[in-house]
Amino acid sequence: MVAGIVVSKTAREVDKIFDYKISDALAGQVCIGAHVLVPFGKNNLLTEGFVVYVKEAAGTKQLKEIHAMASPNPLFDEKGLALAEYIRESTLCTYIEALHLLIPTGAGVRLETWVRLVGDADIAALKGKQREVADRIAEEGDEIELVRLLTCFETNVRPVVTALEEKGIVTLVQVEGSTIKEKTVRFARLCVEAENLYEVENELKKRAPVQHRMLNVLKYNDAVAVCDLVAMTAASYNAVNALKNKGYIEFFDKVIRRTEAAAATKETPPEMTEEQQSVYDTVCQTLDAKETKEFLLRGVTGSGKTEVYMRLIERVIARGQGAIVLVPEIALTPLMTGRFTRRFGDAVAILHSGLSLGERYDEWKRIREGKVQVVVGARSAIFAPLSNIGIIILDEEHENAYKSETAPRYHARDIARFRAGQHNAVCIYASATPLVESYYKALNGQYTLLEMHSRYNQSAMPHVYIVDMREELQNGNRSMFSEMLRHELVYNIEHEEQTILFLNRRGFSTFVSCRECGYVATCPHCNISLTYHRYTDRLTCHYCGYTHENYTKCPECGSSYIRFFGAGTQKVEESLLQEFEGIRVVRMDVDTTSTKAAHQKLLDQFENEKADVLLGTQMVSKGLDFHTVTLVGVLAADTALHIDDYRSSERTFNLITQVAGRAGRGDAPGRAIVQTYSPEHYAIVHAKNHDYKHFYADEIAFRRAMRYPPFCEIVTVLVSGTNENLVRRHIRDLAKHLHQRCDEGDCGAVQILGPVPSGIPKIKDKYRYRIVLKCENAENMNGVLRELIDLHLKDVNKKLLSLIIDKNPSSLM
DNA sequence: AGCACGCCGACT
DNA sequence: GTCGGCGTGCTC
Repeated sequence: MVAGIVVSKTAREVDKIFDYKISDALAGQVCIGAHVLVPFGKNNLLTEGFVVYVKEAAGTKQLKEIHAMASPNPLFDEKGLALAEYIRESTLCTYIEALHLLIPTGAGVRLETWVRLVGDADIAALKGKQREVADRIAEEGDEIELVRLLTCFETNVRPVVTALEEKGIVTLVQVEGSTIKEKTVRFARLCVEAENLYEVENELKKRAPVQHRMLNVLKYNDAVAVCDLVAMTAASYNAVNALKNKGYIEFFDKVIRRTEAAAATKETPPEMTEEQQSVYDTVCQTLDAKETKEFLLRGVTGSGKTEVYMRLIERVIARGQGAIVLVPEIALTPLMTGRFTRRFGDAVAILHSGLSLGERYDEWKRIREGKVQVVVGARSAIFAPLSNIGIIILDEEHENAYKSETAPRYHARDIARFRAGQHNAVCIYASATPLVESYYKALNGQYTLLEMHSRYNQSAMPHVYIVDMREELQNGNRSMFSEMLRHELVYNIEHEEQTILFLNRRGFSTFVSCRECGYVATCPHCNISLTYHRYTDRLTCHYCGYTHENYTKCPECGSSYIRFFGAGTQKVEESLLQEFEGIRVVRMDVDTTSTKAAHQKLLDQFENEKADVLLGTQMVSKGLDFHTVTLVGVLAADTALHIDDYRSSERTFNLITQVAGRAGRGDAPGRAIVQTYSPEHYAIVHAKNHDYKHFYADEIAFRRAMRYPPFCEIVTVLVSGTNENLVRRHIRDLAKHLHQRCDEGDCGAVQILGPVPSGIPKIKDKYRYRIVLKCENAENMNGVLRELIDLHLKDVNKKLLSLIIDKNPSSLM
């Protein structure tokens, strides 16, 4: 028997299936999805691999043999394999990249190669490099890990090691390194005899009060976690280490249970409203028919979508099937996950980013073993190894987070559709503000449209006020707060009501606009904001490469108040403190929230300490649910409006709708103030009126006119490297090839824009150039795009250049 | 990616 | 001669 195996190497050059013989001993275990160790390459070093087919031996080719199993059980089945093939094909990634999505990181063995000196080796007889290497190994105690040995020398001594091996001086041994470790916590315990304790205490009392306190804690507890010990005594790790060095305490590692079982407090589900019931009934019909169908659920914020999800999932579970629920950023949805755990208890697995590798693996196993019916998580949860899926739900389907920004660049919606097809399952894509692409598909019958219009608790939508910042300027107000916002802010401070101020930093300072009349410099060919380039002092279009010299005067009104846009949250905070006496501000942005804990801490601070204002970027716009917030201010709606992307109007509309939705979710009605230089822009006007349908109508007209998605699909080809000339030459070669092949006509209608410098033209000294393809159907492009990858691999300078192909990218930066 | 092989210049 | 640097091509 022969097995086709994908080896665990990321290089494109080995993105092939290699055949290996299956020994009789392994015959029973080697099947699709089997995780094996195989000898690979000239040196036959063991390498991990995954079996993708098993067939009868054929042909005369001399094959190597599978060495051993790397994990006892297969890690994926035929459906998983088909999914991996689909991902490889559609995202142009390698087999192994695709397979890695399906299997938990760190499953099975980790291999280490050790170099060992042979017992009676005559090192003294060696000379030169061989002697040096042998001496080094001897110093290490006759044994050293290969990678460590190699790093000991400045030159590559790998050939020397091989020579030593041939002479019989050393042997190479591969051992199984540590696999996933149990999660352990370091504990400390006393190791002073009871009779000596008093003496030790006295000694410490005088000179080391902290250590003394620690000793005291340990006196009354058998063992204390070191981190707790430090926290309890308000000390540092130095003190613990000092105690250990003096020999008074010792450390040991204790295995702690990784995942706490959720408490299933089965609550009685609330009655569904008529609207909820109707959506539920419609989906149930499809569920019961075991049909594959995609629904688009447009439900306004607060319309009770989560309850509908849970009811549908109950139905699915009752039929012996499972469910996947995707949320954009699991850390920001504690309310929702909480409801799922309470309703489904142990049957739900919450895959959040805080899980350690080990915990992730545990959950993966629970799911595969059928102990879990409901999986809730972010993008990657779409790969949960459920064997029988009944329903897949993408909540907030318009979110960018569903598109992977690293290879494989998949979109969770596509994976959902594929898996639903495999399982005859139902997909629900839900949002208050669906992507226009999705709504278009719904109106065209590709998706079935479901709508929920009324808010669950009948609370009113917040009132949205638009403030024209041009008028503010004319009235002599040059501050970043309009008169109206200032007035309402003061009102809120006086009445101890809370406020969220939102500042969008996306596309910060790249577009040029006139503060007098609101004019924004746009490309005459693409209707997209031009981007300012500091190097050249020119404005450039990132789609087609059109450039224009920078303006010193507004071409519309002649004002000299034409400039880049934007201010950072720090600047806003300063202004707040300056202009509003005694205001308490909590600032939340990338600078202040490097960790998850910091994020939560700021939110708690805002909630508990009753700060007046929560000031932040993107992250304040979603998920949070403070009942005390009655005012939301959007400081500069335009920053999202004029980034150089065809989606900017849509993002602005979504953003304002969402941010405004943060206000007044309690009893008090909310108000939202949106400051803008383009109050007449349809994204802003319709957001003010909470009018998705009219926004959609305007936006789809724009997309149709300019031939943007859904009227085409976008593929970007990006080349980067430190040598700008090489990068330019390479991308020109790729463009040439694209033009040639597209002229031949087998890719459908394709428009090739560029190459031009990418949105961020240089990152970490690497120049970035990009081609944007507008094509009828991105699937048709797969062949040509593969050819680009092949061209890239053949290029003599491939090591100096990197190529990234992204289909339907979420942003064009 | 690794690794070996082969070619070339520099050094003892 | 030999060592080491670097380009090229292969991995069942």
